[in-house]
Amino acid sequence: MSLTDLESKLRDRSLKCTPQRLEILKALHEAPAHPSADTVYRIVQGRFPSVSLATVYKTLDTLVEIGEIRIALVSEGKTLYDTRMSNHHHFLCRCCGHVEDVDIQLDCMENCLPQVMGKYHQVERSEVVFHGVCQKCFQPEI
Amino acid sequence: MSLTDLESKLRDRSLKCTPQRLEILKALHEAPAHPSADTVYRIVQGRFPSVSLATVYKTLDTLVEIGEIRIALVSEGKTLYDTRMSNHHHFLCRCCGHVEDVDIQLDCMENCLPQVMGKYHQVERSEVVFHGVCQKCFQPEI
DNA sequence: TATTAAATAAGAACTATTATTGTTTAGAAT
DNA sequence: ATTCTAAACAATAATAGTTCTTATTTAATA
Repeated sequence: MSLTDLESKLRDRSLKCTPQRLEILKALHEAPAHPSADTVYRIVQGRFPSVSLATVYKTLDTLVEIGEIRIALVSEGKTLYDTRMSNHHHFLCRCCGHVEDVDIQLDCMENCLPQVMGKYHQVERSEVVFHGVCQKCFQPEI
Repeated sequence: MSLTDLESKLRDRSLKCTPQRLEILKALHEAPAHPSADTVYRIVQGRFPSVSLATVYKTLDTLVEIGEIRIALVSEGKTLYDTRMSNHHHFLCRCCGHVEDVDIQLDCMENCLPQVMGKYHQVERSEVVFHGVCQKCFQPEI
């Protein structure tokens, strides 16, 4: 998250450290977890109204490429991003599309991974998606 | 997969067993694994040219609802379907978007699942997505 | 300060998907 | 077998998320 970190990551690839990029990264961290491009765009708009949606999309791509953020998953046709880069999993509600972090340690997965996939593919990470119905949708308040 | 199976599933919900639906289901099984709506549409076109793309989408929805097929995952903006209903996982290539089945038994996941999620959500299934680079993209033939 | 490759804003274009509407049809009832 | 009706259909318009294009601006280096 640190800006120095970002700056050096950008510099290493001879990418420019623009105010738009900084603002978009800031917005990503201020947004509720797993924001969409549109969510980020709205937050940025508040402080930097000249930023275009296309720039937000382009910057999100760039941030994913340099490893500052990740794509959490795609829900209801929208790409949702994640600023948490550490290993964790997700719960996805099939009713409202809401995504929640699931913090469980699945050692077995990491353990069996190399032997199963090693010879055939370069596996970079693995993630579990739990599908179901979130509490809100399951027990809506009357 | 059996048509009798499909017919009864449809009848149970008072849905009609139309030739379009049968043809689309057939196409799903003839298609390479994890076809998109468009892939299915093209196959159906060959034998049943009057079928519209909208009908394919609607039917895929219906087939998911009645549990004949699943959504495997969303890759590169396209929803990919799966005729394999038994528990398995997927490998997704970040270069070409190719999806492969991963047949490993992750008991730990099923085991820890109820205690972790039980109180908070209705979890219906869980699936691992392995992200990486497939062999073709990793070692392209010269 | 001048230079230049990269980034930007604006908005058109594209693509997957969904909605609308008028017509047809599967399957139940007669 | 014929009639009936809700459901499904084809055609196509509409929508939404995302990407592309182009002319302009700017960060960072020389």
